[in-house]
Amino acid sequence: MPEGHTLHRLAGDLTAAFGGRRVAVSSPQGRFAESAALLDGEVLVGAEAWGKQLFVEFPGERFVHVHLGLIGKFDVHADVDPEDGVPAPVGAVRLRLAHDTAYADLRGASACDLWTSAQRDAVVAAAGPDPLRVEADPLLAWERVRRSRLPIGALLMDQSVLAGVGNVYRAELLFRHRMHPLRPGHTLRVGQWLAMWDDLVVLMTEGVRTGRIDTVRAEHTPEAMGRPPRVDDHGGEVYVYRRHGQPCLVCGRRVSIEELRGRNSYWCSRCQPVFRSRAVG
DNA sequence: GTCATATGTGGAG
DNA sequence: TCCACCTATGACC
Repeated sequence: MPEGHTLHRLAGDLTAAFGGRRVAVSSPQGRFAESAALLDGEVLVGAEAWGKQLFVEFPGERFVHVHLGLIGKFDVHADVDPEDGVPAPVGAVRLRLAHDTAYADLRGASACDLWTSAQRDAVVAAAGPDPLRVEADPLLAWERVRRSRLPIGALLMDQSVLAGVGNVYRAELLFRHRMHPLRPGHTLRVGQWLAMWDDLVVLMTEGVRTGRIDTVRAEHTPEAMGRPPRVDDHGGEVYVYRRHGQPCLVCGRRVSIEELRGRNSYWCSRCQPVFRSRAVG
């Protein structure tokens, strides 16, 4: 689940369900129990995301900092019938927020801590611009990209360069811009970067709306191509992510896979040719 | 039952 | 660069 769109969607859902209301805060699994006791019964101010970081604010400039990591989930149920009441927690629920008609359960997160505003500010300051935040400046990220010899596929995943992109958006963005994952950052032109950024804003905003990652253009949807829809745990329609060995939706060549700094990278070697500088070519 | 896997990150060596 | 960690799920014995 967790790339930036997931966290922004979550922030909205949490604010809608709990913002301005007194909430019961608990840690059925126990690892957040001490902090939960300090917040229990207080008013939840609201929730906000920055990249993949989530902050749930409580009075007194206190923030529950959540990072879902690879496997974390934060399920929000805002439709509880007050007659039935909130159900007993199932599994390892690290954090539960609840009132009469809603509850939210956090499981498997890599981080769940009670932070001061100073701690929150430090993390935000270290993060790159987030395409899902209106104030984000793509040129801030560009200053890092244009000076780097690292591959663009690595820079896109570096949360200090830009915040919120994960393995799916990386693969899909590079495909949509016909760019090889190993192309060095300093060989990009600013126009290419800004086009990629604008595309990210559109794709990720759509991801917040739908809760899934869809990146294929109208002409490549299952309906348009007469192919079966993707059946997958995250459900979105994509060009290359986890499609290695299958035919590229555009050219038919088998999609490639290779590890790039510990994460699988997927691309089409025909649609995303290896970059050659003009001096060499 | 065991094992591999997953949209991520941080620490040790 | 490898490894640990957080948890659930599906594949396979």
